Amino acid sequence: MAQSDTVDRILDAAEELFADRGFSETSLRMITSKAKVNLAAVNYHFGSKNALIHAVFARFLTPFSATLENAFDELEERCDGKPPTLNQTLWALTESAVRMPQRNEKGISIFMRLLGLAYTQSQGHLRKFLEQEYSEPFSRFMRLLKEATPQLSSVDRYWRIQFMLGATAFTMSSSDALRDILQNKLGVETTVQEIAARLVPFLAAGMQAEDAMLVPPVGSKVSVA
Amino acid sequence: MAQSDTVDRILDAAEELFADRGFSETSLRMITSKAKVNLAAVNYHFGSKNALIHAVFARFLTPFSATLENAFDELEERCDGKPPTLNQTLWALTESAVRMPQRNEKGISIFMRLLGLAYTQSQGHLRKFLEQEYSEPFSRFMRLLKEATPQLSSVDRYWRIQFMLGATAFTMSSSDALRDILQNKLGVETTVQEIAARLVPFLAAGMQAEDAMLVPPVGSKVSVA
DNA sequence: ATGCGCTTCAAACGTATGTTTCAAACAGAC
DNA sequence: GTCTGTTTGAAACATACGTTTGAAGCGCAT
Repeated sequence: MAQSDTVDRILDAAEELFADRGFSETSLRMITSKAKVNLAAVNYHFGSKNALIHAVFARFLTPFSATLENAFDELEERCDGKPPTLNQTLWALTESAVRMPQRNEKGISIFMRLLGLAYTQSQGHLRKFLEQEYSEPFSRFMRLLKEATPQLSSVDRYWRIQFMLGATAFTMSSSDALRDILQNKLGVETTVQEIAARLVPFLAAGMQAEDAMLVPPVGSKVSVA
Repeated sequence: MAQSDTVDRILDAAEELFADRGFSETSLRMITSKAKVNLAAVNYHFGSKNALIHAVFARFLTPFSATLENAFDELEERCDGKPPTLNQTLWALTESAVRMPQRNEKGISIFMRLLGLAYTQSQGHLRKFLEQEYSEPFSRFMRLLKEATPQLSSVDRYWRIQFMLGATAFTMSSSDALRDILQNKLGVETTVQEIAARLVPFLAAGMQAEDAMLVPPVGSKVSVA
């Protein structure tokens, strides 16, 4: 090989192992042996394990955030001053993710799981890194959501965004196990695109739900609004 | 103290530390020093760190699953043959969780986070333990969900249950960071009951969403059904 | 061929972990 | 008081981790 591909091999192995097992549960020795490189290569090329984690995210997130910015630009231009609808905003995000050039067939689902882990595992450095590096597209998405759901109070919207994030990250993250169960029990093949096509209506409906109640009547029958 | 309370002190400390930092990131030395007991006490009383993790879950989950069974019994009896609605089923679950006797004021939220972590961190032994020990109330809940949403195809229902599970587990597992952000930015206190009261309508609406589309029209305006 | 960056390699370092050991302390029965 | 089974205590054990080291290997201009 003319140029050293050690860096990419490390990133590939780390991405997959992190997604499978989490960050703390993945050792540098696992990564380097899967990547078939020397143990010291990680510290040589990246400096530390934390820096490697950041690099794994940056490799996906930097081009993705550019793609997303373009999608938002295009969407807002097409809407011509009027705020985009909730569905339009969610689809812009979904399609940007799905249309990203992928390293392999599980690319996007692996990365969704990593994003979920980043939120879930309390790795302080990771959250700080993500917030600092990618705050712009994130807050733009938040602004679009706000304009698309003016009927919601700030608190309601805040929590429903968390619910959306959770449903998305969790579903995308439990890739293999879930898909295997579905395929075995119901005999259905499932792609990430199809999951997204089922997820977006779910999210949109939940986001626009009418508040049935804040304090539920205990022991009484509750019906949907 | 007449009787040794070492076991309970260990369980209390472990529960809190696990919820704060995750399982792998919490060492036995942290637990024993917080509990003010000797390091060897964990292995003496529980046998291993994994067994301690199981014990933390069992202490909450065993009474909870009994409570839940009662709630389902009562619900089905009240419905008198007709299947309970989706909202009724979700509320039965939520209220059983909220009404559990609590060791302290953060009891339920700590435990919700633990449940989220159990699903999120792929600790093989934990999932196996939970599935084996508490499969009955789980499958009963699944049956109720199925009867409450007869209009959904098996595949749709399957995925939407995953979405519900994800929104719930993720929200609950997100650390105090979320709640802190909310409190700082919006100046709102948040209890688990309030989160649940916001979550259930979201889930019910998403669960009963009409399928807008399976393959989204790329680049075209999409509106809610 | 020589010298110079850059990269790889095997080995070791220091630290932290879960677990084990075995003596000391303790409680209750006789 | 003495014995007995249980619990605690300080220390050590073996292992795994992230990181560092210094020599060896490599490509390439001179």
